[in-house]
Amino acid sequence: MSNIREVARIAGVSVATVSRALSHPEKVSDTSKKKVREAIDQVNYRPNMLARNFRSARSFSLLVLVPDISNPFFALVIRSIEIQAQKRGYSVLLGDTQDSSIREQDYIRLVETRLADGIIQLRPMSDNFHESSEFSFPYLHLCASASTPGPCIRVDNVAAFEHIVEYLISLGHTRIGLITGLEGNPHTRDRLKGYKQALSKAGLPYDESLVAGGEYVIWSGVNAANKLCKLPDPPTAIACMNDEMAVGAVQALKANGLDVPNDVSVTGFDDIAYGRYCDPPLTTIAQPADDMGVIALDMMLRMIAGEKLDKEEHILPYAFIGRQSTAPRKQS
Amino acid sequence: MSNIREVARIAGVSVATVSRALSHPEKVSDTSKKKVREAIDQVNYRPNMLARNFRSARSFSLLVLVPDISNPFFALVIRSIEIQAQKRGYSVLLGDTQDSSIREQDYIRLVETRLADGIIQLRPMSDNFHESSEFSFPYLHLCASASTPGPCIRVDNVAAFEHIVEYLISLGHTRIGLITGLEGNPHTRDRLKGYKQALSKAGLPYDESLVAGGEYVIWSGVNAANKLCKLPDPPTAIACMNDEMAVGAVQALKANGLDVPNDVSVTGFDDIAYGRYCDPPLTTIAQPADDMGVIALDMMLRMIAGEKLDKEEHILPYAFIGRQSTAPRKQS
DNA sequence: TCGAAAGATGTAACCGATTACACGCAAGAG
DNA sequence: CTCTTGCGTGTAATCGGTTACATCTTTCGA
Repeated sequence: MSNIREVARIAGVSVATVSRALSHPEKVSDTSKKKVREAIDQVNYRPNMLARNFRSARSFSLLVLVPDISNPFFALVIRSIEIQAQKRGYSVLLGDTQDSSIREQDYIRLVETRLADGIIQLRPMSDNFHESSEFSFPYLHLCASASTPGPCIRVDNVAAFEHIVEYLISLGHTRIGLITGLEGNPHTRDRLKGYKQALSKAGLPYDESLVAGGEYVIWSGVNAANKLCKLPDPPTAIACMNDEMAVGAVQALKANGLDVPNDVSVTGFDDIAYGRYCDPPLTTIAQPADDMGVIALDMMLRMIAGEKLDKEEHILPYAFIGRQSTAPRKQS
Repeated sequence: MSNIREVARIAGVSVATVSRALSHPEKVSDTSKKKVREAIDQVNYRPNMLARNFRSARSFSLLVLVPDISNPFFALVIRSIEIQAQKRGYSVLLGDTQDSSIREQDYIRLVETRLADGIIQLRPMSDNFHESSEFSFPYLHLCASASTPGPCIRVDNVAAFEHIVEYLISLGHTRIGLITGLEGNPHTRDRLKGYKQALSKAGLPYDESLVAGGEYVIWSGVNAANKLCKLPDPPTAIACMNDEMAVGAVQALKANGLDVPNDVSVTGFDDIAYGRYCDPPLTTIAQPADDMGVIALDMMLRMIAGEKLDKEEHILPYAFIGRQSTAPRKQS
């Protein structure tokens, strides 16, 4: 395999000139550049990036940590990150943590050993995850929560969830069920807070029996909805903390002989593609996945460049999407 | 940042001993290992993997190329690959090609520049993609087709699609629509072949007007189904080349006032999670995503080790999954 | 008791780039 | 004509590991 010395020999210039012709073309005369280019073509030279990265003490890759790649919302965000990273000469290392702090620690080691220049984490900081530790490397939280320390990008989950619950209230619903996500996940906490705020502003009581625990995946929505609709006085609307659980909930309600939205309204969160095509299409909250990637790369590259953005927070706008899974409360 | 020389100094041994203590512990005495361990703890040393990789001329990362990460079936396969890779000390570089050969070429350059040790590509070789070229590096195709040159892992798409169409025929359907994927994609070609074989074995004619072109994404299933159900003599069953298009098709048929499965049966392919929770749940073909990752890593590591597996093909079993989106043909 | 073999350790070359520094040369200022 | 400035180029040190080879010690059989 040819190296820079061979190219230099063939081009009749020094290795420094070859290196500069590739990395700092403006510092090299046109004649030299031409000679270098021809020599490169002749031996089909490709610079060894392992050597370059080693010398420059940078890996030019970013570790993207995600709790579950098969969550379609995360997939959208990752795609955006990946596109932006490639544009700026970075590679994306994928780390699926499966919500395991052991796997997460393993991945963080990648940065300590220089295999990644920084971490973009698509998850709110959970309470039990290295809460108070300070990180000495670029660490950015995407889809974070208000309690996230350090730089983060997020939507206002409290306000967004309050918004969608208020919408249900405006449809006349007074017994509104809630299907939560994983306990300990700050998104869960924020959205729960939004739920409570909406109830309280409307003068409705917070009834714990209307709250069922899920895990942000479809089947947990099924289980939770089954529980809720078997209550003695079941809710007439159910707000779910994400779209996947809402899809599961709709399925479970139908299986129990209930009509969505006429017997029970259901709402989601995230606006994944399937939400638009299920039956009925889901009323939900959309998060700007593409913008998240763009801003994430921007912040990450600034951090890698040495800029300190200790508490920089980007709070992006969310959008309410009304579809057919919600309807005014039936008068019984 | 501490390096191996500093650790050696503090431990009172040579750099070679430190290096061996980490990489070949069996070659070092227990006393030395203990001294090294203590020195490492003392200065919080982490080996610089960029240096190690550079020296060993390996990046210990694999490039996984996927046409679209937000396709839930690919997400499952990637997750499996990622788990297996981590187990064996490899990282996964994610490349979303978006079916663009330019992006694909850019990514292949990552291997030429040593930033990846091999490529696992989750796509059948399209006709227009570097068809005849020989690759000098480990290149493995997953979810490939019969026409893929070089090592690959796949299910028998022809037989699988023939199977599902035969099932529709066994339900009494004689006018069976087909929603295809992207033209030029060998999966599309293979599944079309299976469709034709099933018809021909049953003595049914191949009617081109029953074939509508899609692109393997939801909305294209909507469009195609709209076209099919507006035919003068519409099909009583529609086989879709993947689950996403089937989800879209079901939605479109319902919007046209048709009942699935009583007016029209619909089948998918891949067995994604949403297929089980849509209304009605999809009859489909399951591919063994987890096994694919296991076998892929196995083959890839053998290739990296220098083994030649020019034409090694792993053909994995598929499974027919009968659900409620299919029903016997209504007698009219 | 001696020699060979095995085991532990150290020295230093090496991987392939980047880049600080030195130098030569040409153009422009005084 | 000389001095300065700036551009283009080359030489060689450097990054932090790995490992071939040399050296020294210990063990064990003859």
